[in-house]
Amino acid sequence: MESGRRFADTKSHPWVAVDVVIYTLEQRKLQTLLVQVKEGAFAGRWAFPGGLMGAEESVDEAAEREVLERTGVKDGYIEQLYTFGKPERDPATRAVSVSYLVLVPYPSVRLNPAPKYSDIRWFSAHRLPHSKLQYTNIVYSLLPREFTLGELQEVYETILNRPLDRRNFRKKILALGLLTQLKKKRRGTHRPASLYAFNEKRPMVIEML
Amino acid sequence: MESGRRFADTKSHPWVAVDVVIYTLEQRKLQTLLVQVKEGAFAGRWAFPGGLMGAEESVDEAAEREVLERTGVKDGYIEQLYTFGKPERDPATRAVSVSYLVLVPYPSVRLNPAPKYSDIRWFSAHRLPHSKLQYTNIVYSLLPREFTLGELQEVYETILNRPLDRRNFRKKILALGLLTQLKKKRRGTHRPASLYAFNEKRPMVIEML
DNA sequence: CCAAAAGTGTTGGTCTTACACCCATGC
DNA sequence: GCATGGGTGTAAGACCAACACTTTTGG
Repeated sequence: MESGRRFADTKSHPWVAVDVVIYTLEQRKLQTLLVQVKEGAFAGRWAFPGGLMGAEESVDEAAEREVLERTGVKDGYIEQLYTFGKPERDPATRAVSVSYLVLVPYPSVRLNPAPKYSDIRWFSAHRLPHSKLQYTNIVYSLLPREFTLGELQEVYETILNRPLDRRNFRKKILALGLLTQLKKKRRGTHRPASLYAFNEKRPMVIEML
Repeated sequence: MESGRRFADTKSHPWVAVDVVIYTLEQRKLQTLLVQVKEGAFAGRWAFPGGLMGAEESVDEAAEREVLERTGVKDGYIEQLYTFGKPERDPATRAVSVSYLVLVPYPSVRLNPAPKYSDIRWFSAHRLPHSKLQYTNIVYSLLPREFTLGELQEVYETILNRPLDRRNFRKKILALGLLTQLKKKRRGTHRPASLYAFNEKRPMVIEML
C-alpha cells in the first residue's frame, strides 16, 4: 500500500489547466460566459473559457489572466472553486483542471475570443451557487462603483431569485455599515435616488440576507 | 495578450501533489497529523502528509489513498480545500499542490509512516477552520457510530471553544431530526445515558449552532 | 447516602417579517 | 396632474439565550 514514490515512478505529469466560470448581470438577468471551441475533438462545442497554466505564473494568476484576456476586466471577484482530476484513457493528454468562480460588472466587459475559439457569448444562467453570496459582500463586483439602493436590491433579488421588502432591505444593509452614502443623487426618469458606494471592496464574511 | 498556446509552448507540466490536513479529537483535544521528512532539502522538517498523484487515480482518490495509508481510516470526512501553485525557481521541480481537510475518529486510527518519513505524530491544534463545521453535520466523522448527547456536545464545545447550554443544545440538535435515539444505554460510572446515531452519514448544509 | 452525569420547560429579549402611505421628479 | 420609483416606522411572531431542579446510577 505504500506509494508516493511508486506512483512517481508510474509517472503522473499531467497538464494543469484553469477553467473560469464568469458571471455577470445584464438587465436583471444572470449570464455566464461560454466560448465555442474551434479545433480538435470538441470542435463546435461550447465550454467555459480556460487554458493551460504558464510556466512562470501561479494557478491563480493563470485564472486572472484568462479573465482579463476574455473580458478585459481586471478587478472582478475571483475565487477558486474546485480542482478536478480524473485520469483519461490516454495518459499523454491527462489534465488536472482548476476551476474558478468569477463575477464581473457587465458595463466593464469587452468580449475578446482567443484565436483558439470561434465564438464567445453570454448565455443566460438560472442561478449561481449562492450559498456564498448570502454570507459575503462580494456583490460589489457585479455593480459599478456608485449605485442606488434600488439597484443593489435588484442584484440581490436576481441572485436570490425572490422579491425582497424594500424597507427591510434598506434597514439591514445600512445597519451593516458597509456602505457610504454619497452626496450625489442619480437623476433619472423619476425621483432622484441617493448614490452609495462600498466602503471597502474586500470580501468579508457577513450574513447579509 | 493571447496565450493558451503561447504558455503551452513555454511548457507547464508540473508535478501534481496532494497534501492532507488530518484532524481528530482525543481526550477533548483537537489534534492534527504531521510527518517528519526523512530525505532531501527538508530533511528533519515536520510537514503535512502528502504525495504525488498516481497516473491512474483522480486527485481526490490520491488524497483518500494518502489518508488510508497514514491512518488506516477509510470513511473519514474528506473535503478539498485549496489548490496552490506558485512557480518555483527551478521549473523542473515545479509542483501544484491540492490540499484536503480530513476528519477522522481517533479510535479508528492506526498510524503508519511511509518509508519516506522518519516519524509520524499527532500535534495539538488550536482550532480548525470552523466556519464549515457550524453549518454542517460533519462532526459525525469525529465520533464513533454510537454516542451520547453529552459526547456530541463535548465535540461541539471543543470545536467552537466555548461551553454550550445543555438544555438548549439538546433541544436544537434533536429538532434537526438528524439523530436516531437507540434502544441501548451507555452504562458508565453514573446515570446511564441514551445512545444516539446519525441517520445519515452524508454531509448536509444545516446551520447547527 | 453521596457524587456525578443525565434529563427536562419557561421566560425575556432580540431579530425577522409583513405591511401602506407620502415624496420628488419627468413628461 | 399623473406615472414612476424613492423614501420611511411599527407591530406580531419566530427564534435564541439564560437559567435550576430532579433522576438514576456506582461506589
